[in-house]
Amino acid sequence: MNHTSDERSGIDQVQTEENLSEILKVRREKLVRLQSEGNNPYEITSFDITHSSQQIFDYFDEMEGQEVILAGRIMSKRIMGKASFAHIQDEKGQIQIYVQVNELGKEAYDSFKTYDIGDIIGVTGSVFKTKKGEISIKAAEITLLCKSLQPLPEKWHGLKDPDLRYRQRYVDMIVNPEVRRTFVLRSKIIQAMRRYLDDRGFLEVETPVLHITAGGAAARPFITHHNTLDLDMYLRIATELHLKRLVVGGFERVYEIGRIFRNEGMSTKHNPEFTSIELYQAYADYHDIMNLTEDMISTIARDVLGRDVVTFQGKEINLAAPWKRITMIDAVKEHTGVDMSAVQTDEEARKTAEKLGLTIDSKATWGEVLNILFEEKVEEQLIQPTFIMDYPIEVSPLAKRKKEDPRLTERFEFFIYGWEFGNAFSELNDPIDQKERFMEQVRQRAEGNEEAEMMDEDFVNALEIGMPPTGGLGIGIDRLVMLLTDSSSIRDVILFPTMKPKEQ
RNA sequence: GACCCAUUAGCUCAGUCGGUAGAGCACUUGACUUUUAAUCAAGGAGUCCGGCGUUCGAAUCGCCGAUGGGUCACCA
Repeated sequence: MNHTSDERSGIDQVQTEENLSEILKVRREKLVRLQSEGNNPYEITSFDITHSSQQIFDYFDEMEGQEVILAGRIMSKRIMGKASFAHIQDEKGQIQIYVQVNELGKEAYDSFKTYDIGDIIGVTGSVFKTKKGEISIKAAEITLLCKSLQPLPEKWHGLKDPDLRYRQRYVDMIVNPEVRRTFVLRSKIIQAMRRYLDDRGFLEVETPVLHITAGGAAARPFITHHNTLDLDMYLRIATELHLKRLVVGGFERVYEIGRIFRNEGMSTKHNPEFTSIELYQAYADYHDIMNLTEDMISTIARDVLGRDVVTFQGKEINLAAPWKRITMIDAVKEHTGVDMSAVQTDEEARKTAEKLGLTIDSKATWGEVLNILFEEKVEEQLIQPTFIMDYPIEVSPLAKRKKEDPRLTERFEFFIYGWEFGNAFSELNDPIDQKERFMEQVRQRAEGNEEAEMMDEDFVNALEIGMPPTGGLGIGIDRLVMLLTDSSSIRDVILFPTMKPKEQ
């Protein structure tokens, strides 16, 4: 324990206590009184409960009249002289307690009256139903388990200020039940995903977060420093290159669910750290991965929500397989009338796009133009789950070329509600081609594209050892959770989203 | 990074034309033994986000800054 910092924080506390608002002073005085009477709640180390609130609701018929012990946070209080009602909240929900001076004795009842909303109490009592029909606990004994020194937000309007909700998620969770529901669902979604993959012979692995080269995606990395090695390192921007090394090593089905870090803009769809699932299956191609993707996601939805048709932001989304599959060229044709397969040269491609009102870099290639046309004219219209297949090679440095058209790759991304949810390909396993594509990325980097990939010599080395034909997939889990919980902001599905510290 | 909006009691919010800072919940005191947004009576509670300026006078007008939200850009 660090005495210096302890003393300092102690001094800070004394100083701030002089400035405490009345409401905070009252609670501290209550605590001091409890402590001086030998009832310091913070000295209590454990409390044995017999039931949760949920169990009492679920099994009321058998439990009526039975004695139970439960614990929770006081959420509301109605004192009516010699009898009181309160609601306490545990992990599963809220239950009413009925507290009478006759049952508790005067001394205990008087202390109960001084307890505040926010305090945590243990209640021993019997299960009953009130005159108005609410399942409740008639308290025989009440133990203060924790004193709350700050008032909770108002019971009726809750906590709305988004700044406070994200910074003090613990308060948000206490007063906004849907927050807890969302994060329980998040946990269940990831659990269902693991179950799905484990059942199909996938092995879950963990690969490094600290990277020497940040590869596997086009993104700006976070840089950190290892002191002993005196080495700048990157926080990973993808798990891809390590997972493929494992396929080289002989793990034929692997996946990793883990945190990814990208040093880029923030928005309702982007947090600097987010969670991805990447999986790799040897001897599979991107068609196999499409089958797996639509089956996995619709299965997760059914497991977790009990249905595969969901409502997201007012739109009904049908996740049931099969999903629409269309090539990027056909999708562009469908939405713009432009047939890029008939366009031969880069220049012709640029002119075609400009005719549609797009501003195109004078060096843009046919493939880059195709990708821009798709992103600008098609993407946001893909509301129902759609696989977009066959991406241009320029934007797909890790995917296998299509045999019948070397300008394209065996790659797909899938879109729901106009958002990209995942990315997959028949993985490039030609080490010579891979090295050339890294070189091209390095050239782009030299020209100032900070998101271009870095050369990863060891990954090329692994491919030289030999990787079987492999299909791979990456999905942004946070967005999947948004979809399945109907959350409009990624911050609503991340417990502690990245926040700028407040000044001072 | 750019633009727009917000910031007033612990929380949710009013605040007129620039003229003494308001409500509900929460809190304190009292009444009340089946209430449930309990009720009734009384009371306390403010760095009006911060700074500078305009003005006799600023929560209110102007400028600068902070944080958040939204849109765009970048991305998943």
